[in-house]
Amino acid sequence: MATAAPSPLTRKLSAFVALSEAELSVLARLHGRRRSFLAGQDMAHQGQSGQAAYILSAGWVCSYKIQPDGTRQIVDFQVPGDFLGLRSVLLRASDHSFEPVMDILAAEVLTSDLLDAFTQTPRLATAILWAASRDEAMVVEHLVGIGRRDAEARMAHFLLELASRLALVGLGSKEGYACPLTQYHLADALGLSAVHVNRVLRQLREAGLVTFRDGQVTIHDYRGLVDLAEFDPAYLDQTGPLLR
Amino acid sequence: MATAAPSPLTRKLSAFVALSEAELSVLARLHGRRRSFLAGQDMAHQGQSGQAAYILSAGWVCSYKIQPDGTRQIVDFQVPGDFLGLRSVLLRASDHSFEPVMDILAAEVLTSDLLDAFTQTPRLATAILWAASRDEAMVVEHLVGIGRRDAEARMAHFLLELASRLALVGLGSKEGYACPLTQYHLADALGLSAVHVNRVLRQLREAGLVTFRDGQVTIHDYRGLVDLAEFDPAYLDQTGPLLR
DNA sequence: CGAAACGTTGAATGGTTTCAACAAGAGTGG
DNA sequence: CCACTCTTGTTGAAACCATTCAACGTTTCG
Repeated sequence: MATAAPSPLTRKLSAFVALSEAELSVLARLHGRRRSFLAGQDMAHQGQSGQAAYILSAGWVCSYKIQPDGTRQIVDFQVPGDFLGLRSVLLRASDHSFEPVMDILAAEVLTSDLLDAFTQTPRLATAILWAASRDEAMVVEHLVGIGRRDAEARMAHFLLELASRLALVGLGSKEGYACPLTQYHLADALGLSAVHVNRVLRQLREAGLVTFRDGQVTIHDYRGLVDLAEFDPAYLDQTGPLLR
Repeated sequence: MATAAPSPLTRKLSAFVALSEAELSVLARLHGRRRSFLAGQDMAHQGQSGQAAYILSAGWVCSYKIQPDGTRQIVDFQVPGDFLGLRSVLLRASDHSFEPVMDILAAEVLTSDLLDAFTQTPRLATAILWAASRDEAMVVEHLVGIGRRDAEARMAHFLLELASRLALVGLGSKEGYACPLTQYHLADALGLSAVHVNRVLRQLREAGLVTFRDGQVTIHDYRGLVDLAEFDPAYLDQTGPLLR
């Protein structure tokens, strides 16, 4: 049987752990129940307790929280290779919602399948917990950004983080990447108004740093962006395989 | 042997799980290695990989991240009954630092002890994971607050969250609590300047809602504060025992 | 064609920061 | 004991970053 192209999750975990044949096949089996969701239609509502998690294989999702006054704060974006609702499987009801930014493809993972995989292949468990821990570090970094960076640095940092994450699954590079987000998504993620997002993007463009246009992020001056954002990717922990 | 007063952690977990004698004794054994730390002296530095976690039994700690430009963002505070560095034990090196806000008392927990406790008493494991998950929900709520609430609501929300958390371990009530934080701590936690923190506290005081003074938070109008902050404690998940 | 979603820009407003100065208490050493 | 410093709290004025309101352009889609 011909080997299919590795899933984004496989690519991501392989950067952290050198996976054996057996582990790769367990991972492949986790991708069995494929489902698709439409852009803009919520996958899980605030407070709902579902027992399924998903592995995102194509498309982007955002996880967010709506406030009583109607404003929205996007906590994180999920890109291919990311888990969705992993926490609510292992622990308890998630208290935020998921919305596909575009039509997506995901593999449904039942709690039991996941636990089986964990007991069968402890190294795979380690790798998945690494990914979960990395997700959490990204939320913390997000908090730091909103609390202590001005709009320009915040935007620059955000775009750079996405570049790193996408490069890890082969969907972009230091030169740029495809990005389906609207300026409203950016506003809700960065704690800014959509109007100001527009202005900040213009500043970055006119400074010759990045262009965000037509669903494409083009990085003109990587070094300059890193300096502006004071971007230190240590928290992403993607320096190379840690387990052999 | 006379039963000592329950530790704050025991009080907290008991609100979530009705613990058996055996579970209580495992929990008590986890509190064996007592240590103390001095106010202002870092317990773990950014990027350091330590294999020990702590259970805080007295005093407050803050976990924070320093940026290249010297500004600090406090991610969370730990109060008695909270874990410290639990994540870095189970997963990998934490990437933020811990600093006691005052002199503290903590129990050191080795990875092996924790794993033993988990295998011996699965229900205790569930309870501890509940606490970890709750900590994470608090970080998310913190993110939402900084991103989408103005300074007044942010402060009100923060003070209310602390009231709830402290009440759970018997260190306060809806009327108020002892709070060792300086206005600089509040500023670094809420993403504000210390000067503005001072002004906001004055507004809240003059509106007859709360007084923050001399290490004491006094809530004059609980209902009014909740309304101002749009405080919905659902994310704290302390509605009562879930497991019997 | 009309509506809806997204992007763009200007002007006015306002929340927050910065700078500066001062007050009060705690700890220190002469 | 007193001067001294350090930390924390307090307040005013000016400057600034970001929001809000409003208007308009563009594209997509039914």
